[in-house]
Amino acid sequence: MTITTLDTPSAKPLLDWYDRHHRDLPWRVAPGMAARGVKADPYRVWLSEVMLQQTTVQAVKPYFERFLQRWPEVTDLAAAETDAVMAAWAGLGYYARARNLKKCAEAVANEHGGVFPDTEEGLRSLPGIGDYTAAAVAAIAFDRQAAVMDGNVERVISRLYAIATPLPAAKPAMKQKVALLTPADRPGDFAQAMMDLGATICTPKRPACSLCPFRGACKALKLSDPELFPVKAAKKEKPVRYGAAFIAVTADGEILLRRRVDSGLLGGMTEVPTTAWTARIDGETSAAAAPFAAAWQASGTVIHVFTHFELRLSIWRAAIATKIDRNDGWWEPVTNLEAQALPTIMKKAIAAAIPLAFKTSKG
DNA sequence: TAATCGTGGTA
DNA sequence: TTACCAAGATT
Repeated sequence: MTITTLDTPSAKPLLDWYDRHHRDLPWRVAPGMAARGVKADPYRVWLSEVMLQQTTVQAVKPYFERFLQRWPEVTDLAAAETDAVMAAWAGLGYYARARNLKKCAEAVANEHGGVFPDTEEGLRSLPGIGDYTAAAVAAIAFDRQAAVMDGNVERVISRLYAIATPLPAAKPAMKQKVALLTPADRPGDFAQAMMDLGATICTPKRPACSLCPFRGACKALKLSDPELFPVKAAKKEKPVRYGAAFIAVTADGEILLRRRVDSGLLGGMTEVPTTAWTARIDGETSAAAAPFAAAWQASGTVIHVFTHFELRLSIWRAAIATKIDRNDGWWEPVTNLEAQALPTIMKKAIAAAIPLAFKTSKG
């Protein structure tokens, strides 16, 4: 008997658990189908995996359905207008994902004959596909024995082996454990089972260990408290930045919009004119920083929390009698804002100035 | 390696 | 209310 066998639980109890308790999701096929020659559509798997990066299943579902309805095949997405893709992605966050999604679709359509590469290495070379997504698509869509490790799997593995090394330093060791656990038979189901286990049983808080197929093998459960794992490096404090946003409204109900540069925060997305977002309260939050002179009226403050800073945006509104010609933007009817590539912070800013701009406005 | 990059839900 | 975090990738 090898050390590997002594140290590595069987995947069988997990697959049995998955057969009974798997989540039904729009991009999935039923468990065990791969063995009968029925594989998930690589386009659907890839699209869902990119959308699910750092994003909840609940948030992804409606976006996934809309994308699939509008662009049923990867070649359809490749042929789409980038602005249309950005507008469809608006609200989902991490907008570089949308730009890379489009680039990836184009690469598949133009350089791979419209067919996704069926190996982890081939997938990994495409835009927006990193270690996790390459392994996930390879395993789920192509039945490859790839080691799939996301945040769920990290949590399960860290507990199963009581790994005391903090993340992200522990990742390579964890990946090795996943590779040893991943079976040659049903690797795609195994990957999805590990993620479902992490999402529903081996949760960050109050895990349901009594229902876990690994309860007999889990070192954290035996030696310590599973909730103490994974150990993570301390997080940095979020700084606060300040700025102002300007909503200019014409008599016939149009507002001034412009396009952000392709790189960086909210890259390529649509915005109302704003100042730079600086670390201190100063003149940049006042009407003096507006793109042009008008009777700017204070319309409150919008607070929005990004990944690495908090933004406090002073909102200014002005009624514009004569539409000023702008070469750095365009006038858009308020009735057509839903079709724009407006990130959530911009919808909040507009809603603060024009409460009825969006049906779903939370004021 | 560390910083950057959104948003909404939950306890 | 605050803190955490959810199927990470890129630079």
